[in-house]
Amino acid sequence: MCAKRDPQATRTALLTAAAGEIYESGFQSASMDDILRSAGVTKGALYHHFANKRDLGYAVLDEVIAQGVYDAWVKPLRECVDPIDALHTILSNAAEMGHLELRRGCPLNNLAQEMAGVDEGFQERIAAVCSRWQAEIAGALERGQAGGYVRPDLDPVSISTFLVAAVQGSIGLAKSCQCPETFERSKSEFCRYLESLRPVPANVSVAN
Amino acid sequence: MCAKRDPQATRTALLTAAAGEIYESGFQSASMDDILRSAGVTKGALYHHFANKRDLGYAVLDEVIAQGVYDAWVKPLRECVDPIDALHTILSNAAEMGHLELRRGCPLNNLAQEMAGVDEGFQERIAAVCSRWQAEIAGALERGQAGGYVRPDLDPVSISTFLVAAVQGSIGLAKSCQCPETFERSKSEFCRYLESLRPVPANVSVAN
Amino acid sequence: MCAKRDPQATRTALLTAAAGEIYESGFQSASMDDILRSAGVTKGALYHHFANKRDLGYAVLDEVIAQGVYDAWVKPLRECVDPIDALHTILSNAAEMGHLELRRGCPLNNLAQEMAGVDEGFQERIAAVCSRWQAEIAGALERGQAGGYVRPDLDPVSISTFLVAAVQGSIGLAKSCQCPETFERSKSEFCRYLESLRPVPANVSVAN
Amino acid sequence: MCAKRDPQATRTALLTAAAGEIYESGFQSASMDDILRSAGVTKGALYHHFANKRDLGYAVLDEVIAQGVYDAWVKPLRECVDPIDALHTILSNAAEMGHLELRRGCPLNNLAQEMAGVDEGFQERIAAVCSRWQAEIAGALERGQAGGYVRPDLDPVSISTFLVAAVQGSIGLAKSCQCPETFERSKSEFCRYLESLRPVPANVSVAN
DNA sequence: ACGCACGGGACACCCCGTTATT
DNA sequence: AATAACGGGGTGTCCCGTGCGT
Repeated sequence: MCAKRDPQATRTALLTAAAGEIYESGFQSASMDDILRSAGVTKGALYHHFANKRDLGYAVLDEVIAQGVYDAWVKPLRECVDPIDALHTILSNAAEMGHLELRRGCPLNNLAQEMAGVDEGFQERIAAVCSRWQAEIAGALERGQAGGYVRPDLDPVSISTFLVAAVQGSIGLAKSCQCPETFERSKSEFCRYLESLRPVPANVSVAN
Repeated sequence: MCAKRDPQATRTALLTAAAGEIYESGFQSASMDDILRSAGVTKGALYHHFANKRDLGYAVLDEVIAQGVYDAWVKPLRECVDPIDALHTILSNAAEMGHLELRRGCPLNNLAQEMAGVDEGFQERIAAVCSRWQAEIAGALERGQAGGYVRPDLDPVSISTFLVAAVQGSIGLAKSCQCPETFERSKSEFCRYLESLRPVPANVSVAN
Repeated sequence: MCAKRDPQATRTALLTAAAGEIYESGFQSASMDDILRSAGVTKGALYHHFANKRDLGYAVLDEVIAQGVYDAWVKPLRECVDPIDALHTILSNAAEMGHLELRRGCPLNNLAQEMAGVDEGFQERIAAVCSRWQAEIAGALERGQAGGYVRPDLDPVSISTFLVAAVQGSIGLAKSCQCPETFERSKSEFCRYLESLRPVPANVSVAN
Repeated sequence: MCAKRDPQATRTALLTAAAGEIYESGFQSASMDDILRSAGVTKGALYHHFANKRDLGYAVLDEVIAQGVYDAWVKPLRECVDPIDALHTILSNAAEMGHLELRRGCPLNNLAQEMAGVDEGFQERIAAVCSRWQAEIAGALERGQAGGYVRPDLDPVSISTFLVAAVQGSIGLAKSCQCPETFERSKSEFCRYLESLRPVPANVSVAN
């Protein structure tokens, strides 16, 4: 009926463009004008939807980046039977992404390392995403313990924290070195560590 | 004695101030004027010692940050007998630092995540530091294997890569969450993993 | 009626101020801040209308200086009957300007000598203005030849090129010497040369 | 005896380098640091020989550029018999240079158009060079009139002024257009004009 | 006669945000 | 909901010149 564009479409275009620029250049170095150009809208439109650059960044984190973590980690873990198998799969998928986005690393970790110490709003949102991420892993591990897929004597919460740290560290290190081999080496030891979380058959002496 | 300041002192003051500002705000957001003010020198002095901001950043990385990694990791590992004991100690020291600098994280990792994908010069320098870091750990592990302190069936290179990733990831995650508990949880599982690298006495059943 | 200024007015103010500053100090030495101050606008306004200093310079050349050449040379020549008379008139007008602007010379020539060898964009624009200028003179001379006002055995194109050179040279030399007499002497010989372009009546002995 | 370099050599190196940089970029845009680098000396040496940038520019004008004018114009004219022949030769030589240095034009004219209206010291020096240049031509023309090589009814001073203007204008226009053909066209008409200065054989009606 | 470390102002340009207007 | 014009501070860097020291 009306010639105007769907307002939501503008917002989405802005979020997508902003996420891309932030991923490429970091939040502080991302230029609003570049985002505008990339989204194909003008200043007025942007400042109608977002109060300022920070708010735009928050929205990118809440609506784009958090969603990415959810898609990659939460859903597979919720649907899985054996959490260790699921983690292997997730890691392999991440490895493929790792090859693709080796240069730019993990969007969440990038933003976290840049902004967590600088802006409280970012820090809180990042912490929330990380908490949920860890909680989902811990929950899956607990279910795994109940189902006999995970060693029952270990603390799921500590493991989940260490896992998140190791994942982000592995991607980050691959970015630092810009070489896939580094990620592969890290991943192979990572997998060995994952295997050590499985329960040991009753009739053998354990050597983890 | 002489009215003129030691030229090296000016350079050092600049490096220190720059390292501080970069640590606080990131490289791209660090302001040259702030560095100047913080170092108590003028533009003329700065651009006499460094051609531009990038060169200053390179020098900070090469001369300040790399040195920090060396002091914290290389020296203890070279002098140690049991590398796993040494890694425990290093990690505990890092944990103390973790409490202090929780908000700002690891200078090397900060710079790496910000600049590795943006500037080739930074990337190469960062990769060099990481390589050396891993190589030192791998060397210590090999010596540990020869001395019977480390399981001989494991690959020291993969372990060293994973270790570096896990360390940077743990510090980074603690920064993301801004809470010491996160680091502690990650560290406890990290220590458990470290212990799993020790050789198993042949005559006892192990349950760590 | 409306509180907001006509956008075109801002652009014009910038062009005028820039033309003045460039005329006074040359392009490279003209200060953007001075232009801003002189135009009474802010940086935001300037960089909204022009991408950078070069673009502003191009616009000054295309829209201000070229117009000046057009007004002083093209229009009188198009409307004239006897081109040599017209050239005499134009030269006298230039001489008057010469007294006024003796110190600063010809805006086109200034920019040409400064920028033609340095920036290709300037060079192309300057060449275009000069070409058109010569072409207009050559056209007028051809019409003059057809009408019997100009010796038919001469090449209008070569004459037009030499004329443009001599005009710019005369103004330039007057600027070099900063004395009106120099321009007058050059002009008197210039006029003698112009007269030599007229056809010679067949039945009289000439001694000009 | 002493290890130190000949002081005069440093001065000459500075003058040469400065002349080159000024020719390339203009006086105001020439960078002292570039001159220093090009000459292979340091600031201290420069400011020992010259009080400041202006003084260096004056020296370049007085000792390098004026010399060039002298070599190209004064000497040939002093030694000639027929001044019009000599001017033809000089013009042809300039044409050859014109092809070589088409992009950068005439060093004297460049400096004149840039600085005559801006700095009095430059203006006076430029005026002096131009005056002497004109005077030498006028002198040669007078001798030519005495020797019967030049029409006696013309004013040597006006001609010399117009000649200098036309020469600088022709080189300048060629620089503006960056094409050798422009210079050739201007030169051909210039030569025709020169020929018109020769006395006419007694037994024919004159048509100049 | 010359070298090095430095002082400090100016420069072009970019940046985020606002306002009047439709 | 969206636009164009604009405000004005901050950015890295270049620049000419100085002064101590040899």
